[in-house]
Amino acid sequence: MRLRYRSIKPFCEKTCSVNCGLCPRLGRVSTTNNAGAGAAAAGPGRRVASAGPVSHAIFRVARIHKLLAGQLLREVGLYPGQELLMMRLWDEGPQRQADLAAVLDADAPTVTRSVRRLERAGFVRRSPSPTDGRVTIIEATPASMGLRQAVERIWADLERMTVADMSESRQGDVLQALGELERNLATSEESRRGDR
Amino acid sequence: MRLRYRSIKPFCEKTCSVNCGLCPRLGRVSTTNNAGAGAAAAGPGRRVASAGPVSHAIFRVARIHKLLAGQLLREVGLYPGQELLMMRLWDEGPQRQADLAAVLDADAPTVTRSVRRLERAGFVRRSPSPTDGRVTIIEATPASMGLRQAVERIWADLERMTVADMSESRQGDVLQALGELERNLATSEESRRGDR
DNA sequence: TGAAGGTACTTGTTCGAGCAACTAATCGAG
DNA sequence: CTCGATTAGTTGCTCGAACAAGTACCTTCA
Repeated sequence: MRLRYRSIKPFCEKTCSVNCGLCPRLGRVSTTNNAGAGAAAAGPGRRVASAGPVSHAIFRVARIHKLLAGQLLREVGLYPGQELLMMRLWDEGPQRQADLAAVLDADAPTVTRSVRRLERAGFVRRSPSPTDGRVTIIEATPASMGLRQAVERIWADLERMTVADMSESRQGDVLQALGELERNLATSEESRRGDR
Repeated sequence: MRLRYRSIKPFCEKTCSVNCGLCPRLGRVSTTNNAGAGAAAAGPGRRVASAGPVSHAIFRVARIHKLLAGQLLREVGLYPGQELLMMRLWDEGPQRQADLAAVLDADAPTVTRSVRRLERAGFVRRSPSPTDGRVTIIEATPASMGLRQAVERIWADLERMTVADMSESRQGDVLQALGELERNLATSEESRRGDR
């Protein structure tokens, strides 16, 4: 890299070993496919990023999905994940916090905190179980019912964005693929749980 | 619910309106498919959770995938997401922090913090650009090279868990499905970005 | 009956992620 | 040359998520 005189704008003659900010920016393309596409185009072997195409794809889908969910839910004052908990309470009624955690497959500290925050927001109520001193019953408050329709609409919107103009049978294909991935991953997760 | 006398164990005669902890626990099954399966079995309409089967499936796949990634990466002292940043530096060499953020499609505060943490761990080095007073160059340290092989192995393991015994062509199907989802979501995300 | 094992929830801690707001440096039009 | 617009990075803040550890309550078994 050789800088030109100060009287004209400095530029980098060719790609230097440091991305000085002046080199032609081959890596500056900001499409979401870039990491994957770059990896695919980069030739074999040398690129760590070429490992795990399915994992990369999962990561990218999950990221944008959650980003969109976050933006939609923000309009009604919820964070991603909170709506799943509320949905469960709306659909199934009051239940033990531990059951909630089990069904959501979330860890207990996370549920404790999430419930507390929703309680503070007035959307859930906590009460001790009448029969077991360890147990807390969680229920959706009347105030949260106003949220229910909004959350329904938001999830419908999110689903529409997700499947876009896929045919019904294509959606079925996609669901099947995701189901297989989930089964594979769940199997691994369960055997690792045994190892611990 | 009617409790029995104290001299014998109290039980709940039938499912009461509060999950008191004694009722037959129909919702207590803790398989990861429960939310989806329950929703499918629950009949139409009344369940918020029946909305968005693809979104639910994405959420579940992403959750376990990230959980597994987290456990594997933890063995080498990294958090999920950090390895993607390191991969990028290993593969592409030193670069501007803003380029890193663009390529990872991460927001700048997240990258700032992640880089700082990796710097503290000795895995990256930050230096000012020689030509632009705003720019910080990020590079992988020699110390991080010891990590590279471990991360490669971890991602290979993760991918193996993810695809399990799927045939090559089935993997291609899955990648195609994920690619479509990503395109749909990215399209929505980009048009929302224009709205803001 | 009492001890051991198990369950429910909480607290501590770290992280990535998103959005808002801010400061400093650079760019480009007038 | 000036100044408004844009870019780069940082700080503030909230959240879910994971793992570790702790306390209190319940169940089982000798």
